Amino acid sequence: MPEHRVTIADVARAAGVSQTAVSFALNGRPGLADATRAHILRVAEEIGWRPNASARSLSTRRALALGLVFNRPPELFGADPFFPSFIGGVETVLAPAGQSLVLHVVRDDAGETRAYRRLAQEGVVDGVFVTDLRRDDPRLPLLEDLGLPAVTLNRPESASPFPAVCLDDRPGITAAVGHLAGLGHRRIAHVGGPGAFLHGANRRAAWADALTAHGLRPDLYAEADFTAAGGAAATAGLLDLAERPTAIVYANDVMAVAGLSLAVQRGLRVPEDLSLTGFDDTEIAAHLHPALTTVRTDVFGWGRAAARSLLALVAGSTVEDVVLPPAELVIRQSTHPLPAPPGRRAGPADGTGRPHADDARSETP
Amino acid sequence: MPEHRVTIADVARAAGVSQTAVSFALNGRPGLADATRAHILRVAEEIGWRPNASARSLSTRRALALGLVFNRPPELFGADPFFPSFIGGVETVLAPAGQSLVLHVVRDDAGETRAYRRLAQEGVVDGVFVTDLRRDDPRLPLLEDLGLPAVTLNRPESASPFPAVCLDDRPGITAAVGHLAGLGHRRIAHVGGPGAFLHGANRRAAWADALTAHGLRPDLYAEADFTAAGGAAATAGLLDLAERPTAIVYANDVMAVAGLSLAVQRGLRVPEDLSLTGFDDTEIAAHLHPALTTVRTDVFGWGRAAARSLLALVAGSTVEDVVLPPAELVIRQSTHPLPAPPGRRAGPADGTGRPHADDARSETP
DNA sequence: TCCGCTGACTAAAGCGCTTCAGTATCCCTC
DNA sequence: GAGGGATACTGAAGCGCTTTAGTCAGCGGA
Repeated sequence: MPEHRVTIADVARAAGVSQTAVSFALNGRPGLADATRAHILRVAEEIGWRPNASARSLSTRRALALGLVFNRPPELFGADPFFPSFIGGVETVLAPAGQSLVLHVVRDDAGETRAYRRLAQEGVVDGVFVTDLRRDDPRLPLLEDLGLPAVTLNRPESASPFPAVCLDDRPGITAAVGHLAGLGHRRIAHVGGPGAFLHGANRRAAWADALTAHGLRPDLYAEADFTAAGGAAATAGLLDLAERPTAIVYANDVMAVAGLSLAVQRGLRVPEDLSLTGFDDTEIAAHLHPALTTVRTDVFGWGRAAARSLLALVAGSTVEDVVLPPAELVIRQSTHPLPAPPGRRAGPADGTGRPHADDARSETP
Repeated sequence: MPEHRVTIADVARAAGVSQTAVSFALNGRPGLADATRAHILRVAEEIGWRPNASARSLSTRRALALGLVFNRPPELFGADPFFPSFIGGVETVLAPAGQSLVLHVVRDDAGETRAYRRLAQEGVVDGVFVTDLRRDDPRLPLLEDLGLPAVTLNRPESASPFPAVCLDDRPGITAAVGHLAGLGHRRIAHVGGPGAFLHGANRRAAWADALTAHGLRPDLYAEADFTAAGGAAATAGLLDLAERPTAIVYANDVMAVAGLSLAVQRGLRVPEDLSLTGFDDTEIAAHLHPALTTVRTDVFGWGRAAARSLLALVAGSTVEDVVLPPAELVIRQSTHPLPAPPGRRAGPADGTGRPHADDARSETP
């Protein structure tokens, strides 16, 4: 058991060659006889040599690490299925490439700026993933200024110098609205995420466009914040309307679950009285009662693709935008045909009525 | 705008002193006149010097980073509230300390071993957090062998050379059982996590002990895997019993939600016919219908404490175990007194009946 | 007057790796 | 049989920082 770290010099000595030769052998550079190369590798293996990350970084001026900065209020953190799945996908390509993922969690924009500055200026990472794009995202000029390579998740509105990895949310929302409209719904509301986030805004726009395309007015909108509390409050607002929606399209599953619970608590039957759709297809969605119709995106694959792009970018390749298969609708039991209007206008079915006794509730899932 | 990176040599030149003086000034070492020190710092600031992480690491033989390896099946990832909260807490102490968090996500034990080896042998991190302790955890001997400092979350069963940061789950479970017993329940089941995990085993043991303390037999146990699917299946098994439980204590919220949904789907009223408790106090718990009685742990604080301990440990201090306030019960609406037994024995209230018409369902939360 | 000491500062080595600029050898060509 | 390339390899500088082993001036004491 060697006392000190085994270095390249040790390998060189043991193999009877120069450090350069060892370095070449270990990095698969040309210019060595095959026999020499094999011998060096064997010796390195034998005496237990392992690369030293900081030394290599110092020499190559590459951190051999990529960064991810999450700027979200802490309470949004636990509930969000995006973050872990994305990281899982990223890791599947980083690990084999011998790269590390450096994570920073910040709670405000100032902390975010500080984090990016540090990562860039201290050379902690070679590039970063930019998730949760916002309108006029301040990070893009910042990163450009810092000269830090980046890939964005989806394309920002304004011109961006960074390659994007795109997964279009909108077809999922469009399909959800189409599905509901096909079931006869005309009062289809949307509970959205913060409009400052591009995906919040996109989902809302997709909902509005789809309604318009079906000849409906996109006027039943409530903005929330992706939290259960926010989803519940927004839902309450919509259900309090004189003419409440008969269907609600949520921008994520958490809000949909909160909305579902609230509706049931108010005595509405879901889906008979109110149809709901979520977004994310979290694992619990399929196990709710009723099982949640929702929109699925391949977040894991998104992470994988983003990591591949960023790795290529920091390696100096020119990287094209990548477009992944769009979000798709998963139909379960939380959506239901609108009952044929038996004088629907004045019916007591809106608002806060008590439960309508049993009924079908059907669905053997 | 300097073309190359601003180094300590640049600062030395600009300030008219040696590199050593600059290094001493920047690191607050004694042996410099106050005026010189101030001057150097001013110059460094002016010309925009920033430390280079790899150079510093190479010199100090410290990575200035801590590691976290998550070994979980991907599907467990999105649903688990632990991971993001914990990281959030860790970051609150790492960021001010100028340290980074290196994250690895692996899907099996082989990948896990590989990850730890790399982190240790390549000097990527100075220490690691060990979460999700298992029985006879293979990571402890591995880390000891690698000489990698670590802190464990909770104390392992066997002797461990690493300091622990402890947050006791059990009082939460004990309180949940006590609460249910106080409501008259005698058939209190438990849906646990994988027994291979220490926290799974601990929660089960706490449940069993509490039942015994109340003079009840801990025989209604179903092991699951913390997923919604697993929770639903385990619940189905319990509800299929000839004498089904009247209350179920779940080892996490996700399984509790799945169990709740399954029970409702089977026509049981929750909490009138079946009381449920969760674990984690995820944000959605308070917004379910009925709102979920659950157990809260300060995971964020756990991360903070663990980070502090690990930082002290890698700095060479001797670190004592830290004991945090234990988990506590949060009583909401999913638990309900057991109706006075009207010949409870043969009642038709068990199993798969259809809904019992409306009823109270009460609760204005 | 000289010694020894302290406080303030510096020169240079070293961390482990990459890489530039060679050198030596061999082989082929005309 | 000298010139010209490949091919195979080496020496040493350098990445940006820390740290050891100094140097040097100034000063108090004998």
